[in-house]
Amino acid sequence: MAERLRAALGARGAASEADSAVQQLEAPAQPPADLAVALHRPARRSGRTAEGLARELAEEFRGLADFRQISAQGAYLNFEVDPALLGIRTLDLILSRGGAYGHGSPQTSRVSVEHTSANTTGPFHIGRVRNAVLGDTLARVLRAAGYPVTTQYYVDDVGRQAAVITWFWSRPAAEWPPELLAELPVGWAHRAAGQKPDHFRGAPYPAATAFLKSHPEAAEEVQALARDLERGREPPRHHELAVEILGGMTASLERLGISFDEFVWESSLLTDGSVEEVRRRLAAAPHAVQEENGAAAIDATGYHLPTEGARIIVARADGTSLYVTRDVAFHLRKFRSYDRVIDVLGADHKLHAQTLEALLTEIGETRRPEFVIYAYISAPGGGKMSSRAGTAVYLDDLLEEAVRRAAAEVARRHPDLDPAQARRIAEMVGAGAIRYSILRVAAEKTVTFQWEEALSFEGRSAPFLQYSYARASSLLRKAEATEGPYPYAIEELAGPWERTLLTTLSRLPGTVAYAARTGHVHTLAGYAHELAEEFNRFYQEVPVLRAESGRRSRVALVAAARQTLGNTLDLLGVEKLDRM
RNA sequence: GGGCACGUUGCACAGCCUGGAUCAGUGCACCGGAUUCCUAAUCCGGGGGUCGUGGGUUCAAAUCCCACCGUGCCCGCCA
Repeated sequence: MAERLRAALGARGAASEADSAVQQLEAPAQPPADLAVALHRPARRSGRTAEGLARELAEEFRGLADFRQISAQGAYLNFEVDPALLGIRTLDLILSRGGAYGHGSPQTSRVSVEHTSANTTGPFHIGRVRNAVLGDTLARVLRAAGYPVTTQYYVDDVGRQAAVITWFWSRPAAEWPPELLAELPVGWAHRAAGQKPDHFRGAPYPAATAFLKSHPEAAEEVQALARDLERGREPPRHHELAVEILGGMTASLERLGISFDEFVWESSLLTDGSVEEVRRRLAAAPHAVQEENGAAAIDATGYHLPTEGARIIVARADGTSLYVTRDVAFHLRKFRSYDRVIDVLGADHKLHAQTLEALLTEIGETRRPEFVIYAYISAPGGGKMSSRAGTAVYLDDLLEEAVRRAAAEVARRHPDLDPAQARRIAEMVGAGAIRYSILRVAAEKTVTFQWEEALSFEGRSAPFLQYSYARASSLLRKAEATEGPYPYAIEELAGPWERTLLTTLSRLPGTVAYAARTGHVHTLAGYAHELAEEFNRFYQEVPVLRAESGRRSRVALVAAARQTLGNTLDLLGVEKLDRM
């Protein structure tokens, strides 16, 4: 089709417009047309009126295979795909590929997606969860697009923040500064038994940070600890503490369906000498300079960083390295194992990303990571989420509330459901709702957290999708057709709802490809909603089990819709439910 | 002050990459309907929008360019 159009335009002296015209074939068109091309520009090129050219081409393309009709509508050339053909292709593809429907062909380039990478200083608040949800979904989408993907969580166990945790916990309780303890909520340590380790161990962190600001001698202890970590001299309990807190953090993420292929400990970059190697290369870099106090830096005047000074410090006066220096080492390591390196970063790390790129240039590295930047989620009512200010909303609290509300709904609908199963459903509904509320918004959009928004169970929400899936499952159960094959006759699926549903089903592969290419995973959330909406419409208007004729074909359509919606839910990381 | 991002109905968002024809759409909220029938966490109908403002490019701009305004983030020998 594209070639015919290209040739036809070429023959009329409008070859230069052929590409953009062909491109329009990809975009959705105005019903009833399935494909449409605007001919204003080609017409001008070839010295005709757009209307005239449209008529001419419509005539030339008449009777082209696969199309029911090709017609001129004003300046537009409209193509109506033969619905039967589209339906057959779509159904056959879905029913034969099953769980792989929508997926791309295998790719060879290996991809690393680094996401979350939160410091082990306390529990997740939902601002940070956005990173995890985005990164995890992106990884799912890239896998579906055919790439071998490795997800990586970069754990900072050598920086000052890690040192603060160890500084506090490695001393006997009797030596905890009373001034610091006074800042902690009453009974913080007594609740320890029932608390997750990230909450318990992380509790003193904000107060400790504040305390250190006003107590230089204590701050020096922390700095000394950091120096030890830098030299590979790990204080007792340091690693266990990090592991313990990290365990609490990742346990929460697992409830959202998020796990990692690899945890990369920052200290490993020091012990294997790769940070040292980076420092040597930076010292020999074209713009290497020395600060008066001995700190090593790069003169970044030429990089136009939006900083006040034009110096990037790469090693402190005391010889310890900085986060960005270690991150250069980490990226060099990633470049060795992966062809595409993707970093999911909060908007507050944009400067860090630019700095990292400048340093890569300095050492003569030409490869670059791709950054997926997302905006932070503000606290309810606006402002930053801060543990100190008490404005943070924690993932665990949100999950608890979501599951509680979901459980109430389940109990109301199915009072006699087995309690274990009811709990399972509530968990999946609650977790799905949270995940979807994050996913449906474009990453670069700043959002202000609202409980009702995150906990919505109707309309544009995960439970709406899950409910649609459950309805389809229920239908197949009752039709005793939970397994194929699903024979059908396409002429029995010619009604308006069936047609629209089929068209929507056919759009998954394109949507996945787009999301993988651009990283805009929210488009997939939008697609899922459209698909569920279309299915519900069909469900409402078209009887399946009670169908007087064509029941088997409708069952096949339901099976295909369930499969497609299910595949989409897998990509979104929302659990599929066969009943709810 | 500088850099970057965002600004679409009462609220929350999609559409912007690749400009097109009833493309201004979705959810919530509001109003009115649908359940003897496959799960009403559903469906149907209705009201409501100068697509921040002003220029520019174009046959055509929510979509591209410039300026301005507003909001957010960043500008550490923190991460």
